[in-house]
Amino acid sequence: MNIGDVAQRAGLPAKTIRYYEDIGLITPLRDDNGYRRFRESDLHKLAFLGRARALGFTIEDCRTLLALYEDNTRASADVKDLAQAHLTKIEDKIAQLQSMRDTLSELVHSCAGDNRPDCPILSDLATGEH
Amino acid sequence: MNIGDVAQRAGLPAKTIRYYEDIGLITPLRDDNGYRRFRESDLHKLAFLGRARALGFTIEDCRTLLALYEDNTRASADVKDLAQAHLTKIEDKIAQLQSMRDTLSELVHSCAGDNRPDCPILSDLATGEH
DNA sequence: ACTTGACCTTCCAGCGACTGGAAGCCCTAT
DNA sequence: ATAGGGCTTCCAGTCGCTGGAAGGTCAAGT
Repeated sequence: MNIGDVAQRAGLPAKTIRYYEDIGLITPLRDDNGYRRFRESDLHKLAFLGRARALGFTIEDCRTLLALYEDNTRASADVKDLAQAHLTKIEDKIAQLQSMRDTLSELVHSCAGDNRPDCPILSDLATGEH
Repeated sequence: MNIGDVAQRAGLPAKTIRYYEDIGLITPLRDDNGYRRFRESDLHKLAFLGRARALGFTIEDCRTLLALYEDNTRASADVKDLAQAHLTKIEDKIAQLQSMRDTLSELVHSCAGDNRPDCPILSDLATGEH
């Protein structure tokens, strides 16, 4: 398979796949013409990476997850710990965004949104008080 | 005021304040020795920026918000539209993170987390199926 | 045989919003 | 005179790509 096929099948841009090779996540073979030649195992890894990235794992997490995946002597606890740590980070991020949303939502609702200059949003930003 | 004082009072790192000058958000004066000299109005702007950034507005949004703040002929609708658009982005982001969280949470709970290698988290990443 | 166009290659730069660090000047206190 | 702290500029790095330039390769059509 060439990079275009793999990109299609893995659902990742070709640029991303080249980047993943650059940083050592995959090591496809090369044809005589210099084109990358991907094995099924490469495609499999890329799909794995795509799903892990879609769950928000960092590239370094993905590297670790791939290593664990390929290590038949792994302890599932190691995977779980990694995932749990990531889950906690996501939950923190959600809480932070929800706090922003609550404040913003309040401000937006309190603003008339007309032609006049008076604006509680700007007042709040200016003074930190409502 | 020197940069250290302003950093303390605005609750922003000195580095960030220099960066804000670089990109033209503020233009403090200079003393003969080359040190930045901040007026009250600079401090006020920095506090404004700090609050806007804390609500997740981008730097370019902040630039626009500052301009609106200083324009006494603004229409509050312009501010509201900007804030509403930002609010929508935050809500999208929250939804995306919640989706990740739900999937991850399920996976984490289904993993024994012991010494054995069997791991539903890795199985899911490998196959995309549960 | 030649050309077109799609595909592939590498390399370099840029995104956003800082952050760290190096090298060096300035000011105050001892 | 020296030590320290604060200030300056400039450059590089963060994260995970993404865009674009310049050029090689291949298969199909004329």
